[in-house]
Amino acid sequence: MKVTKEKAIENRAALVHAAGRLFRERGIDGVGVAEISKKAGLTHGALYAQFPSKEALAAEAFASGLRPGLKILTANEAGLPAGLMDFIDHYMSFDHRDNLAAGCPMSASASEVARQDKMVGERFAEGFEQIVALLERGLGASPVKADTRPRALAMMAAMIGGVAASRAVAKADPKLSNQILRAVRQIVGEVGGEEAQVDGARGRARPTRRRTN
Amino acid sequence: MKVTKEKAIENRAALVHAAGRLFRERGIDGVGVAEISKKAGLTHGALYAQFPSKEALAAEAFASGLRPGLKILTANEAGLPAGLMDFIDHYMSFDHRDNLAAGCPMSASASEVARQDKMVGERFAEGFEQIVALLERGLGASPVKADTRPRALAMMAAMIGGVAASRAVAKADPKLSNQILRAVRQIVGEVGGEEAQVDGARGRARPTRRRTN
DNA sequence: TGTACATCAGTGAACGCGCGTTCACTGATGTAC
DNA sequence: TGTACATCAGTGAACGCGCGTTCACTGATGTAC
Repeated sequence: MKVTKEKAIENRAALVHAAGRLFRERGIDGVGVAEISKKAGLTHGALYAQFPSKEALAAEAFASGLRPGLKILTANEAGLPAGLMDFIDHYMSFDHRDNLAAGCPMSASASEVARQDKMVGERFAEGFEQIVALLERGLGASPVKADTRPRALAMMAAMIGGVAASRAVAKADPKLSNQILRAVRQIVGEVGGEEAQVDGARGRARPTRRRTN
Repeated sequence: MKVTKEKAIENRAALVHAAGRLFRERGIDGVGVAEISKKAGLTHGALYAQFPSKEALAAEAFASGLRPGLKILTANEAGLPAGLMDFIDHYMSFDHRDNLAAGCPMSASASEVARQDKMVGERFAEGFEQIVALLERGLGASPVKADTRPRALAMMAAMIGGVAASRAVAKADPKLSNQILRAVRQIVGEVGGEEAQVDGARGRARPTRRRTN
């Protein structure tokens, strides 16, 4: 049966939301269209009325899942690199590691994206570039101003790899999992210009922050 | 029909080899036991004579795929951190990004491992710990000696994430893919104690090396 | 405002296909005598 | 060394199952008059 235009838009959003959470939790190839549709309160036929393929849904779910992270980085526009350090703390938190479904799709699907059809890779590239651009802005406002782009790129790569590795070893070696998270947060923070270097050469960007982990 | 003991051992090795290459190229969930067996010149029944399950094969293939990387790090025992910088150069090379099948299983399957049954995660944790321990040894021999473990952990996480991200964007944005690879190699090299820092504070560990990318 | 009807979001059966695993069987190997 | 036979790596048919996608159909929505 037909449905109001608003309800159709709601249903589409529900599909994207459910798909995003399930894809992050169990992988894009690990979840079927039937389960996604069911979680969104629909049948798989409705999914194909809204999206031409599972791939298209995956691409939209991926882009949608990046928005919360972008929000953290843009939230206090004025206060960069404050937003930058907030972002690092969130990204490398135990919460983020343990809550796949609500987390960053880049760390959740890092190694899977290269195997997906091209739409998902395109959304990954756009999102990665957007976040790195914001990190660069944050770095530009810190005392060490050289090499901002390579540093921003390496910071993001380290955080993606850190969360993915931390999750990979979480069941087998929880202690190692915690160590990875803390180490990446510390070193990425230093590369980002925060905290004194071991040799004392780097300046401090801002007052000490509470460390939550 | 039965087969000589040596032939059976060869066949087992062929299964592990084929499985490793296919799993890295297309993901553990992306390849079936039929294809693996065929590539090893056997039927799937033979696979189940050698391994109790696909999971067990995946775990052994994962551990086996880590050996070449460990070899690079242990090759010139005397010359650490020379082996360390060789390792970074190999790991962050275009070759490694473009040759999934022969590459490191950690970057090939980073985000998938958390979703596999426990045996694969155990092999990941062991391999990660082994490599990090070797990186620590390399760092201990460099001029900057503090914080070796967090630095080793962060370096490995950055390389895994860097290669995974570089592959994820390779088709959609090849320029960005190259940038990620180079940036991670540069920054990880600096964290590893090589190359002058932007602010000139860090010492050099050894003479300039040819950069291949 | 009231009526007629085209639209199209959503339903659910059906499609062909590949998945991991089991199992009765084969037949060369390798051991016991 | 020669013979009898237990072993067990490897074969291939069969299992139940879930996959992504298609399609004829439904029926409330929303528009044309």
